[in-house]
Amino acid sequence: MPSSRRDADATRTALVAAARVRFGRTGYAATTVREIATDAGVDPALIMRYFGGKRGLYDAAVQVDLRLPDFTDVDPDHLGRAVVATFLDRWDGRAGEPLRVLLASAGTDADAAHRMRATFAHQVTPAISAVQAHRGHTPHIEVVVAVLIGLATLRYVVRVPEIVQLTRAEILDRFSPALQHELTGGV
Amino acid sequence: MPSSRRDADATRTALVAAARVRFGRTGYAATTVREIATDAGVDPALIMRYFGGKRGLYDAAVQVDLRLPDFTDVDPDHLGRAVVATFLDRWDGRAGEPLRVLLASAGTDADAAHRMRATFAHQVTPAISAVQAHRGHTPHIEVVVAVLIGLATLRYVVRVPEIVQLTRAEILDRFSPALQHELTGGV
DNA sequence: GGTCCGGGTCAACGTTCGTTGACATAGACT
DNA sequence: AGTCTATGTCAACGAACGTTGACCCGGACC
Repeated sequence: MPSSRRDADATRTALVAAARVRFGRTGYAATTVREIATDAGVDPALIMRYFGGKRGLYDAAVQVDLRLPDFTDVDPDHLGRAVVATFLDRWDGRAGEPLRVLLASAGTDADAAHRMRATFAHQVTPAISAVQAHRGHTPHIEVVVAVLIGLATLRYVVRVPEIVQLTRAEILDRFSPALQHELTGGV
Repeated sequence: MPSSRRDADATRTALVAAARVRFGRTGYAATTVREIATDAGVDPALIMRYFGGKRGLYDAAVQVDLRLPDFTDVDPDHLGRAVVATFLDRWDGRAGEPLRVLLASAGTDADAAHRMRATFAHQVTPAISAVQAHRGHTPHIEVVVAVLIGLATLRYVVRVPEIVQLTRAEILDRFSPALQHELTGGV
């Protein structure tokens, strides 16, 4: 059991949490280690001690494991809805903040873009590809991924009011049919 | 006719061009006025003279007028393809660089996100909304916009190799059916 | 050819950044 | 109680940033 007043683990956790908020809001370059340390109620020098520097903290802040399910198990008639539901779960769950950091800074940071590509290649694309070629219909993975990334960009990055205001149920109702059609050719 | 060796207009143009490349690649905060000036072959102080400062140059770099056509004229059976084609025209044409700057920095710059929302509200959404309610089918604008923004994010910001490599014709073939289905309910 | 001015140069400024290293202290152990 | 180590504090550093103001100069005009 760690002590309460001096706790390295708690400090690390507080720094990563504060970093995710700041990096997700203003990106890598425009965020200062002083801001993050102040938010975490901690001295800036501790970022060097525990993460080696600003980059190390950023690396820790964008660690994300999507743990996507196996969509081959899902009833083909509800595939679109299942994919959208899983997508929303990830963005609104524990993985949401690192994902926001990643997508927000992908445009201004080559390393973030690289991580994003790696996430697609190793996690997203394989999960979607598993449902290929159903009833003679071949879905285009690019289109499926585009819909999801577009939704994430509009809702979590650009924050278009009309799309931010949508409830989870409304998103499911509007986006699932399009994905269902693309994935299986049906409605 | 402006002189050749000392030409304020040419200097302004060169600065804006260089700024669009840099801002589009590394965003606002991580880009320095010294880099831009060097790229343009010009003294950094001229940015202050002609644009009032870094922000002024950024403002000039993101000025974009999409001049979207009236989609109500288009044959409903080819609406999806027309929308995608127009979209590609804009991104690969004159408006492409300012659009890239805007989308790339939307995640890290509140002002860029604001401009993006304004562009949607005043240009994109009205153009798409014009084709509402066809043959009893009501399209969801959010889905249409999500597909297009997702495609732009993947191709021009994150630069996923599989999507960057696609030719214009391939993109049209793969994305048009999805939009056609969403817009008119047909194939 | 002398004057004038738009256009361009240059060195320096005050700030703020990430980072460093010397120092303080709380709590566990002997 | 005294010691040791993990943890936290603090002042300061050098570098790089955006910006400024004083200074040049080419060429149009009289």
